[in-house]
Amino acid sequence: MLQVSFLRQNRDLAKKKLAIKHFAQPDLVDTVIDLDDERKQLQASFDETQAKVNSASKEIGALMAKGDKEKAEATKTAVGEWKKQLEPLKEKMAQVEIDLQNALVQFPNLPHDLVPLGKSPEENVLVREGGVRPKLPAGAEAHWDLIKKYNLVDFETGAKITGSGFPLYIGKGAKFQRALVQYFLDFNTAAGYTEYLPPFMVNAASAFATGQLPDKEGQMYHATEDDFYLIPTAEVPVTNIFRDVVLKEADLPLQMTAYSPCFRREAGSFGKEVRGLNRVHQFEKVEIIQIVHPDKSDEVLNDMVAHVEKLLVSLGLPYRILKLCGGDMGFASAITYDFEVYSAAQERWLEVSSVSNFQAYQTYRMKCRFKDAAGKIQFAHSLNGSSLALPRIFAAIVENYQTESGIALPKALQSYFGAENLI
RNA sequence: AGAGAGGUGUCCGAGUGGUUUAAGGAGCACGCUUGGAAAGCGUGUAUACGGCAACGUAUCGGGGGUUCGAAUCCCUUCCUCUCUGCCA
Repeated sequence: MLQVSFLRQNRDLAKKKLAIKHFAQPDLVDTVIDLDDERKQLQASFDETQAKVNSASKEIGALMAKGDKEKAEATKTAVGEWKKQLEPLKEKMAQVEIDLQNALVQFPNLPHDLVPLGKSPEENVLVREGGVRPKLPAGAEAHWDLIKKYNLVDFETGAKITGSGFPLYIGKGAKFQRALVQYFLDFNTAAGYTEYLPPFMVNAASAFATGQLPDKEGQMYHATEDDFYLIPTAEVPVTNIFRDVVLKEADLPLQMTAYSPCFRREAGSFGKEVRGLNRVHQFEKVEIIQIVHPDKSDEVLNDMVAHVEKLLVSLGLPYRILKLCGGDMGFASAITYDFEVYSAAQERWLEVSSVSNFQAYQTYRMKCRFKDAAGKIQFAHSLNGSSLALPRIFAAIVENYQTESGIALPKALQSYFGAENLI
């Protein structure tokens, strides 16, 4: 959520930056400031009257103690009059506050200065490419054929148990998932991240804080009986650890990592793009999250990008890093780098990680603050990234490491899997 | 799921309708004292909104109500603990 005070002081800049994100209603900036003016005015007159009521009430207490009933009664009448004035003010103020809130939540985060212009994924900027594309054996297959051939994942039975997009991992496929999770978590904790295992369902307040609600309600599974949401990413529960918290400056940076299954309803895509493990409703992911001093978030974003890159390099997969353009970025993000690995058999790039700096967009929404050296309260910055999303890594390894007789494994994973080859 | 007890400041904890402007204690910070430390003494120690400021307003888990006045009374909801039940 954007801060009104910021919009007030940077009206034109805000509009300019919203345009980079292709935000359709720049005039909403003016609406918000007008509503805030109205709120201030209402509060001033409300406070003034309420102050009179409070001091008169105290007086009544003193008069009663003295036994001056007559004067006490007279004061009561006066207070009654003021309270009548208060009623409509209170109602109006509540309405203005709701209107203001409803307007504010519509703003996406403003893009960082480094964000390139552009509308669609084609306009994302290639930062760098790494790794080597493997020479596949003749008759190389895509992962959806390989997992069938070697009985690693059974989509049909998953669909029978639940529905389409809920894969059932079997035997070595299941063990391989476990090995990946374990490896990613160890890799992250070795870099200083603290491991968490969070709840996989969250309440509405948490979903609001990280920006899933109110707009993206349809993308989450909702357990209506208890009003809980299945998490679309561990970012939601883990970032919410620090909702309504005032930290000490010395606590920063906070570095967290968490494994969780992720649940996404994501309606809308068809065909080859969603085949096999490319897009599913339930998948596993290991996430990294940081809460940092606002002066440090640019630097930390680079650290996180370097961290994920190192992890990909250790898996020996061909990858590229993209800086997302304004039109392709997420709602809450100020700047995002996407990681893609090359699927040799599908001959296309698969997104496996997305690392973003949210600056104060989430922390303002969830009131995550810290007290600086001067004793002033400031909003922290939050960042997160996947490290890594499993299904597409699974797919990429299966495809890129296929041999004539089976599937090999990156060195880093062999001890975790307990064998030199997957098959 | 049933019955009961609770939720107060950074922490512990008092407070059952009106000088509570939330007692008292601990912790922390600063100062005094000291050769240095401890002890002692003093001062300070929540957040949000409005205001140049003085200050005002709100907040005792959340929401609503009664009252001139609510931490305190009523309703509702969430959470924690104990016992019982069920359960991996």
